[in-house]
Amino acid sequence: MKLTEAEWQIMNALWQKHPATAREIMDRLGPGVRWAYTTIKTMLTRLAEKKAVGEVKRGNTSVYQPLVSQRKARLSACQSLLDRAFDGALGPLMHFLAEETQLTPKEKAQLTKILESEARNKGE
Amino acid sequence: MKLTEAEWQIMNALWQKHPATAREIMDRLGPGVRWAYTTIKTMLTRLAEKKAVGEVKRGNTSVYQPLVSQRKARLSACQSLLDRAFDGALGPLMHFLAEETQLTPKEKAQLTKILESEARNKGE
DNA sequence: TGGCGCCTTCTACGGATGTAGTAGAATACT
DNA sequence: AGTATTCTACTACATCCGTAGAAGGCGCCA
Repeated sequence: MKLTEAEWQIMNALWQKHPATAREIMDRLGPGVRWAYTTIKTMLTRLAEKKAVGEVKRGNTSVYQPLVSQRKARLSACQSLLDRAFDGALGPLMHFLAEETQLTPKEKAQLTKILESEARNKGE
Repeated sequence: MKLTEAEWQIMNALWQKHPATAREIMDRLGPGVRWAYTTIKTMLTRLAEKKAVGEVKRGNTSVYQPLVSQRKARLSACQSLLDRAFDGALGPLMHFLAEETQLTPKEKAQLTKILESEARNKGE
């Protein structure tokens, strides 16, 4: 499930709380996003065609809800980044991120913990 | 510097070894990528317009070379993923990757080391 | 009952992308 | 020199993406 830039905006708003109407989604979009109402409807229609959201009528009004979980969408986005930019190799990506960015100490601690617990789960 | 899917293919081939001609790039593209020679030229021309690659004529033939480093392109790709899918927060992305994927023990060890040494560099 | 406001569907349109054909110039083979 | 190959520049074109207007329908209230 590949989402475009604009579609992520919509989905992010929808994941926040759902089901939701187009108007609710509109209100949730950040101040940087000033789309006409019909723009949002167009997006939602396209997302519905793609089966990324479900659309149900309540009276005259459509109510939407995600059919793709945020987790799945994120996975697929990460996968895509991995494939194009890191030759599909996760290690180098993590490496890159860890090296190139500044994690807060807290984040580092968390990560370390995850790495440890993962190892334990898998019995390594 | 935003690269499209297809442009990444070209750039990856070019970063591998440069400068390079269109034909060399063509030969380097993986077996999954079967583009006409002119397609590659088109890409290269567009990349040159975007200043992502430089083009110099040697005789009749253009020789290309990256103007954007792989590192910069990767950074920008990561940033973009971060913004759309993780609300710009690096911590959660790392978290997600660490949780959702299976790193090899070796990768984990490496990562742990990076995290530690980073901490030390910054004197934390 | 006529307008106001909100909803919907349909249609549009410019720019980006993926993909490549054509024609003519340059080079190379024989 | 004549032909085959290879390159380049230009053009094409379908599809996708971002963005939205237009037109028509429904409920509500003065």
